[in-house]
Amino acid sequence: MPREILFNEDEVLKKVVDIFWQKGYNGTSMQDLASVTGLNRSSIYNSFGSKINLYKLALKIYQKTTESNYQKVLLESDNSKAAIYLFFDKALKSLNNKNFDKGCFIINSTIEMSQKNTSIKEVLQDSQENAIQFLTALIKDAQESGSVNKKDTSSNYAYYLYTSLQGLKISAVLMDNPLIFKKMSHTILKILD
Amino acid sequence: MPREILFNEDEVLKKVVDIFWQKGYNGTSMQDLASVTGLNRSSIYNSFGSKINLYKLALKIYQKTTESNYQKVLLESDNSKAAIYLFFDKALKSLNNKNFDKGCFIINSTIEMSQKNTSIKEVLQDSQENAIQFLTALIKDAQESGSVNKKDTSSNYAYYLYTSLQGLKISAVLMDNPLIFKKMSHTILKILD
DNA sequence: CATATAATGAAACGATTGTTTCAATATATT
DNA sequence: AATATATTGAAACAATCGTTTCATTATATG
Repeated sequence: MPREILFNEDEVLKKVVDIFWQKGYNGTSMQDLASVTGLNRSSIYNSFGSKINLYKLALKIYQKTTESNYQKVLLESDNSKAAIYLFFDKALKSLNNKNFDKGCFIINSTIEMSQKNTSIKEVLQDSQENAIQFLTALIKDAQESGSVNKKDTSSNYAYYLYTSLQGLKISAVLMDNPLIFKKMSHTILKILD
Repeated sequence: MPREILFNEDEVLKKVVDIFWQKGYNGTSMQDLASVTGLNRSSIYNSFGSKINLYKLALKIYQKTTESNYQKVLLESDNSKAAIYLFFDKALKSLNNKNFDKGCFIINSTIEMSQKNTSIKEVLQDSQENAIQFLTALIKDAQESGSVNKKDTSSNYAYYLYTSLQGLKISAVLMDNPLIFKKMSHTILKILD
């Protein structure tokens, strides 16, 4: 019957994420997408519908890997407080990573697209809520085991940590002093003790 | 001799800031700029050179008003610690402002343009350094008068406050619960006591 | 091997991009 | 009033935008 799809969709989408991440939605042309994926423009439309749809797919794929990283953090840490620290540590590491000058894809997308496309906004809000839920669960557990104080609710602490991390990610675009980020991260987390 | 320029350059630039703020650099066309300013395209080129140059001018104008707001904060508060709180308070107010769904122009510009244009990056880094210097001076003074603790340096606290504020501004794009932001702000500032 | 069907490549679509050109217009000076 | 000069509006520039079309190519099935 029909010819099978030759390209690996996941690999293509990974490249698509990279280029949208680097150049943004408006800054990325269909020609860019064709060049970077090796696909013909018509193949892209055949397989993914439109530029905006491809962007949504890329965003969802990225979000999926982000969430799988949550599980990694849980697996790699002995207890909830350690998981919180590891979560921040990993975030800092990717901040100091030299290819991070692209910023955070979710943040970039929030700024460029959330007010222009309702369904993208929903994906981004989902992403935000997932992160905060992840942190809330960790903090709640850590509070119950006594490793995080109970001066505030787990939810409030989670919002605070999430927002602080967003700030670190933004500041990192124009600053590249790893020591300062280590210090800030320490200051942010100290409030849990 | 020559005909005089009829339009008010400052007023035009204010409109230019708004449209770049709302749509970003790539999302704003010369037609958009002509429509919003009421100027002909040729007049824009005559007066401002190019799109990217107009963007730079808009960014500098915006940065100037931001810095004048620093002075306002100083004038409106009795002491340095009050100034820090007022600074955050004003930021929160503009976050809850309904027209804030554009995000922060400086942050938007950082994400879209800082890696693509060196001179824009310099303007943005200047902006960042100015904000941190402003905060450092306030904290230092507050520490000397005993209203802010000395557990950490004024510089470290300033970086921390600046980054936290960036985080608040990003989070606000997708969240609109003023109470949560008041709470987060309180949590962030508590560390100074 | 023939057939059905999907991926492919190339070309073209109209629309819009940023920018330039230039004649027409308007005004401060002589 | 005449002159000089900058602004203005309209048109055009080539380039690129996202998207569509369609004949060609390739392959899994019968």
